Amino acid sequence: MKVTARLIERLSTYRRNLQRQIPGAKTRIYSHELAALVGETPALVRRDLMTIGFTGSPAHGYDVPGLIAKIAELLDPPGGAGIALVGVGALGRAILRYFHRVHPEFRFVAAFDTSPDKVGQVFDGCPCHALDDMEATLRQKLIAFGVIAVPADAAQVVATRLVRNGVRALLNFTPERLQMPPGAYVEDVDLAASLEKVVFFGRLGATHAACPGADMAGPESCAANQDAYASDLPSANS
Amino acid sequence: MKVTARLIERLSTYRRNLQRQIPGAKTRIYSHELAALVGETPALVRRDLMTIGFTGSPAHGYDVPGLIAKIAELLDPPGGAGIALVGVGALGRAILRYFHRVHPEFRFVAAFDTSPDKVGQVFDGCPCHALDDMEATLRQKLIAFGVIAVPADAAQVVATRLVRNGVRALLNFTPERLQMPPGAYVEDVDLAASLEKVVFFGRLGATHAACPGADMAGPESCAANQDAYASDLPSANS
DNA sequence: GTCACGCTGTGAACTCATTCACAGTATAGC
DNA sequence: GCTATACTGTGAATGAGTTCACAGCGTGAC
Repeated sequence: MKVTARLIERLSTYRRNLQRQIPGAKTRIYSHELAALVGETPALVRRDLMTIGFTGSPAHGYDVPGLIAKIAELLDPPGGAGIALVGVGALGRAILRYFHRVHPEFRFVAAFDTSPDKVGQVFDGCPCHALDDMEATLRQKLIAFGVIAVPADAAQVVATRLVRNGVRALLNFTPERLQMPPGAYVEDVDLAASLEKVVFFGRLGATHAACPGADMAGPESCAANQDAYASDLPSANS
Repeated sequence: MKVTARLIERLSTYRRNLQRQIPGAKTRIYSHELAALVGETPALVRRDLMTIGFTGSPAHGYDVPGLIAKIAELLDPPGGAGIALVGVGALGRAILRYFHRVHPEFRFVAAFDTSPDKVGQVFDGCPCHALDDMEATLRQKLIAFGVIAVPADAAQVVATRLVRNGVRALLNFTPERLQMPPGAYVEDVDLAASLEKVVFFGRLGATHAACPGADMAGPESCAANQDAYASDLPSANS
C-alpha cells in the first residue's frame, strides 16, 4: 500500500464528508457521489479506496459505515492521540478552541507557554504548563504529537526539544523550515503563503477572464465546477 | 510564464526567508543557499527564478534586493489588497491578530459577524460589521479577497454572497468544498486534515523506522535533512 | 430466464512537477 | 593572459499523481 500525504488528506475529507451526511440516510454511496461531495473525480475516489483495500460492489457502490470504519482504522491511533501545543498566543488558543469544539477526537492534553499568567490556566480543557516542565510532561503523558504556534525565531528550538522527548510528528504554523531527525514528520501550515496565493489568483481572475486553461494557469478549485453555480444555490441575499 | 499554485507558494517563502536575513548582510545569494534556506533543491530554485524571468550571474548568484522586488512585483497587488474576514470567532480573531502582528501587509479592512456584541467593535484594527451590511461594505471598500472562518454549514452561503459582491478569491478554513463561479479561486486550509496527517505519519515513523523510501512512503519534510541534526543545533535543553 | 445497464477495479496512458546533467560563462588565481 | 572553478540557464529524463478506458459483474426490467 503506497500511502502519500495527499491520500491521507483525501481520506480525511472523505470521512468527514461522509459523517456529515444525515446519519443513516444513505448507507451506500457510489464513487461519483462521494467524488462530488469532496470535489474530486470518481476515478480518484475509486483508486484511493482501492489503495486502502476497501472494495465496493458495482450494484450498490461502497458501504458507508464500513468505509468510515476502514478509514478510522487506518488514521486513528488505537489509544487516541495525545497532542501537545506549544505557544498559547492568539493562534494557539484559537487552535485549542477550534479542535475542542469541532474535533474533540484530537485530544490536546498539554499546552506550554513562557508567560507566567498563562501557566496553570486551563484553555478549553487543556492545561498550560511552563516551558521548563516540557520534558517531564511530555514523557509522563506519552505525548507523540506536537503543534507549534510560537514566534518563528523560537520554532526550531521548540521543535528540537519536542522531538528529543518523544514527539514524532509536528504541525508547524511557523514559516520556519524545521530541521528534523530522520523519521520525524513535519506538516507545515503557512497562512501567509496561503493568503498570498489567494491574492495572486484572485487578481489573475480579475485581469484575464481566466484562471483555467490559457497561459497563466490557476489550479485546484479555480473554475472547478463551472456547472451549477449562480442562481440555484442556497440563496444568500438580503 | 506558467504559474502554478506551488510556484506562488514557493515564491512567497523565498521572499519571506530572504527578508528574514539580516538586511544588507548578503546582497547576493546562490541557488543552493536559497534552497537550503527554504528546504528545496537548488535545481528547483533556479527553475522557479527562470520561470519568473529573474536571472542571476554564475559568478555572484542572484541579487537579493532585486529578487525581492521581482517577487513583490509579481505577488503584491498595486494598491495593496483589501481583505474581508467573515466569522469573528476564536479562529477569525486569531487570524486577524496573527496577520496584524506578523504580516500587516495584508490589510483586513472589514470583518463580518452575526453576533451583535461583536458588531461595532474593532479587532486588531479591523472593524466588525453586521452580516447585513456585507453587500454595501464590500462594494464601498472594493474588497476583492475574503477569508471564511464561519461554521461549516454557513460557508457556502457566505462564499456565495462574497463572490456576488466583487470578491474574487477566498481563503476557506471550512472543510466544506465551496461551489464557485468560473474564474474565482478558493484556497482551502483544512486544519483537521493537516493534524490527521501529523498523527498518521508520526505513528508510521514510530512503528517502522522509516518514513522515507520503502513501502509506506511519507513525504516532504519527513527525513529531509538527515544531515546535520542532533547535537549541533541551537541547544534547547533545560 | 435473458438482456441491458451502470457500476467497480485496474492496467495503461497521460500530464504535471521536479530533478538531472551539461553547455555556457564570468571570475579568481597563477 | 590563461586555466581551473563554480555557478547559472535549460533541454531532456525521470517520477509522481491523476485520469482514461474498458473488462467483468451483479441487478433490475421485461
